[in-house]
Amino acid sequence: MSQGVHRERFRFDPTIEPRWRKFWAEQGIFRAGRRAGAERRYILEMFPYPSGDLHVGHGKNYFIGDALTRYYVMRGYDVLHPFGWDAFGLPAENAAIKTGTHPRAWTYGNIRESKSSLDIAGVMYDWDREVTTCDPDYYRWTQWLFLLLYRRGLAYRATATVNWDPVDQTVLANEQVDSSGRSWRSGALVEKRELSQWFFRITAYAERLVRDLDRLEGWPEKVKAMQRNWIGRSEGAEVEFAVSGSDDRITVFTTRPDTLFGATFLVLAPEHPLVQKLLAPEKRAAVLAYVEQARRRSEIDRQSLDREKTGVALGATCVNPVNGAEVPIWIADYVLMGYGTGAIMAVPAHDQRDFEFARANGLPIRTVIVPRGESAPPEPEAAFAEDGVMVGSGAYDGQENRAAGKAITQSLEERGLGRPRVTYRLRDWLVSRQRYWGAPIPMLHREDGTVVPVRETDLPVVLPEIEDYLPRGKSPLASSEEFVRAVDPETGAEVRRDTDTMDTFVDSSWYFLRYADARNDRMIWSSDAIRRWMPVDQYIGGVEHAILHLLYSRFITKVLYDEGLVPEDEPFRALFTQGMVQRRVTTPLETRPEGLLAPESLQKALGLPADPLSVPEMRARLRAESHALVEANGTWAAQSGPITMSKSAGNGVPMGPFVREHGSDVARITLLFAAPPENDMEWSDEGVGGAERFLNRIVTLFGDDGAAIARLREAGAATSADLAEDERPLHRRLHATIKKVTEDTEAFAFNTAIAALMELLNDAQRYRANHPEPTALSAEVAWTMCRLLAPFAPHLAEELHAWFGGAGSVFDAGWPVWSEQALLEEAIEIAVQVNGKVRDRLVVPRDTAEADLRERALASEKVRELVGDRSVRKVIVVPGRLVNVVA
RNA sequence: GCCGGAGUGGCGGAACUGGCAGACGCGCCGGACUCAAAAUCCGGUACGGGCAACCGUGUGUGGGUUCGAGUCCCACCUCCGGCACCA
Repeated sequence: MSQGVHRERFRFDPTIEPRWRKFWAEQGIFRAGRRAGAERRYILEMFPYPSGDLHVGHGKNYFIGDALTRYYVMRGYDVLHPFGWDAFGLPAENAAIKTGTHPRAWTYGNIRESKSSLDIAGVMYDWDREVTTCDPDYYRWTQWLFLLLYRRGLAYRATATVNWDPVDQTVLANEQVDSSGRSWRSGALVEKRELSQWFFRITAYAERLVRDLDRLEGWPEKVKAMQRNWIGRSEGAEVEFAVSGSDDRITVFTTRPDTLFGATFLVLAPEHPLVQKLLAPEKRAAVLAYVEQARRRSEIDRQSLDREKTGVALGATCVNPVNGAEVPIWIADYVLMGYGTGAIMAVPAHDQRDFEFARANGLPIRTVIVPRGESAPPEPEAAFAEDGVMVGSGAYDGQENRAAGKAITQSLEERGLGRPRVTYRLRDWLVSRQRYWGAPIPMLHREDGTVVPVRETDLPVVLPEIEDYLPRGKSPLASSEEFVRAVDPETGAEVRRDTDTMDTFVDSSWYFLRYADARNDRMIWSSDAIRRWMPVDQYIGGVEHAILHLLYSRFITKVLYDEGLVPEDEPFRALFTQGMVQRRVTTPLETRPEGLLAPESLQKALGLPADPLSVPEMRARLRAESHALVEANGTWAAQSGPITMSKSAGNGVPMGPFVREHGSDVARITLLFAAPPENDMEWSDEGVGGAERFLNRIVTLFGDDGAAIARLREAGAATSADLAEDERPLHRRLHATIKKVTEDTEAFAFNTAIAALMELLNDAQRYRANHPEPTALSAEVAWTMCRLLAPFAPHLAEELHAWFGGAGSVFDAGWPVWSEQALLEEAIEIAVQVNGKVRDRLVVPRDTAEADLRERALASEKVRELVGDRSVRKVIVVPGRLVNVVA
């Protein structure tokens, strides 16, 4: 039997995988605390909502964390890599409404299913620390946290205009409404409602939240920028205007106190509390009509940019504190009650919005800043918003405007009419939800309208069993009289429980802390445990949480820090945002004699006609909807662009069947090799084939040499001194690969780490063509490769490790170390350039001196030929790289 | 409008602090094995020209710095993401 035929027996066989998973679990290799004395590393992927079946898109996220975990385990760290479930939320409730299953049963069923998917995928976690947010042992502490915030004055109840999702029938936080005014979950246009709700005072932490972003060096710039945008810090001043003929004062916020002399009117938001008081009797009807109209107008309308600016005068005036000028007060809906003070001073000459409003309403425009060296603004038909020199501003004339602004603010402050002020766009976090499947808010309402917290010893406030989950604009919990009736812990009187539940983002804003001590039933966690594990060294998740979850988690962590419960005030030292896995959706078209017909679902989705279309027509229509018309063996189909894999799009490749057919290792290599992990990637069957070939080639190369490799390995590693001349390149490649894989893995460059392993494999395969029998060098390559492979193809690595006679697990075998000496290959190739273009190459010893290189380059026939009779003006020598001859 | 990021072969993508552009893989082309196919193996593959060795061009566009630019500087274009009547 020839070698070649023999080798063909060996192929990568996915059925070996379950055995190794069992082995890892039994050995407890991924249990935190296994190396109690070692340096710790906390690696965490964002926990998911348990939606049941996992697809390979989820897989990518978990494989990244798994690869990192395995790498650090091999490096000898004590690694915490836990998992849990963000298990409260609307899908469970909606399923209950639809099918009658209890949300609890539905959720735990999904958790079981998801967990088994993860197990099949071979992703290893420390399951001893699993958390489930809908478990009373967990939400008890979510409620405890609510009480903590309440005690610190950070949870309060207020009546405010809030976002109402008409589809999910609940209120939403600002972060949960996108810029086009739609709910993050349901996609419905939100409405405004005046409601009394619970808020968390995140604005009290606005300054720290924005300032501390600078300390987060391990975070992507992009995410930090998004948080900065969201918090919207803006420096300026408050200025007080006295209302003429009254004791009232209107406080405005401005970022441009330098333009105060140019303020020709004031504008209040229609909801401003002084509106009712200040309006002149003869204006009453017009003003109230306008207020009513503004109230009705949807958020979208109100924010659309090119709308004509509307407003009405109140009929009152006030006094400009710097020049005593009497200026009229207007209301307009371009001024928002929720930002600053809900009132502005309008400076039409220097603010485009005020300019438009002034033009539309015939109000005066007064220039107070001009470009240096000019006497008027350059553009008479627009506001001049740039910096310049003060004019028409009394004592400040001639000054540079920024300096003048500071001086004006200071002078106002001395007179008690203004002060520097920082404003934030960020609003307080609305946490009440009128839904069933969430943590009940642990507060009690007294008859007199005051509230009292549930006693800590009475936690958890357990979700009651109810009959009807249908949202009716009021929490379903209210239907349980048994739940609602409670006793006042202070007076013993009868009180009513709050019937709202908490936003699920509250549940997820602290789960990473609970992992430190997940089974503690006496306190939220012990101080030893939290000190051992926090902060998270590496957090991994989707960029869609850049603001929502990540901002809330930072806030809660800071509160807990202030309370002395966590050792650091930032939860995540480094953040990695992975890209999504996408897949095109192909929908077959029906071929009719008259042309092609799309199925009804597609007609609806793309707005196609119900009648058949000709091929060119169909192509054009599809193209307009970013679809392609494709044809295969006479059948036509519409193909979408790449769409992120999801349950709703129905384009997920389920993990279970894939892993059964190809194995977890193939899935890993496919996902990690295809592109840098931060990029979105398109899933393709060709990629799967490439991954499978790679693993098969490894098996084929080493397949039947296990015993020989084990023997040679024990005899010791190959050192440069023992190597034959033709072995040096492979030896060097081996050490270069160790270095590359090590550095790339730490930098999340898994694609290039795997590419380096492929290069090593290619070289090893070529080497074998000349050395059919295993050698000391090939044994070293095999042994090293199996360990370098372990983070990315752990099952195969473990199998190889056993074949090569390794004891125990490959994850306890240590990470390979490269030798700098081996990297210094003695013969190197030097490029020879003439005028910057490569014209020749020299093979020289590594330590060839500069002068030698220069001489040899000039001696090159090619160079002499190209230089001809010109004189050599300059020769640049970069040792180890190239020589450039300038002629 | 403001902020952040990205433009490299047919495709995904490589390229350390300025130093041989296109690693690795996919796809495609050719060959070996096979009755044949699949699988596997070997070779080729930026573009244009030439039988060829070779020559020319080439990293979104236009300039610049430099012996040398995908990489640095200036001005633009396009795409993606966030914020946006936020005073």
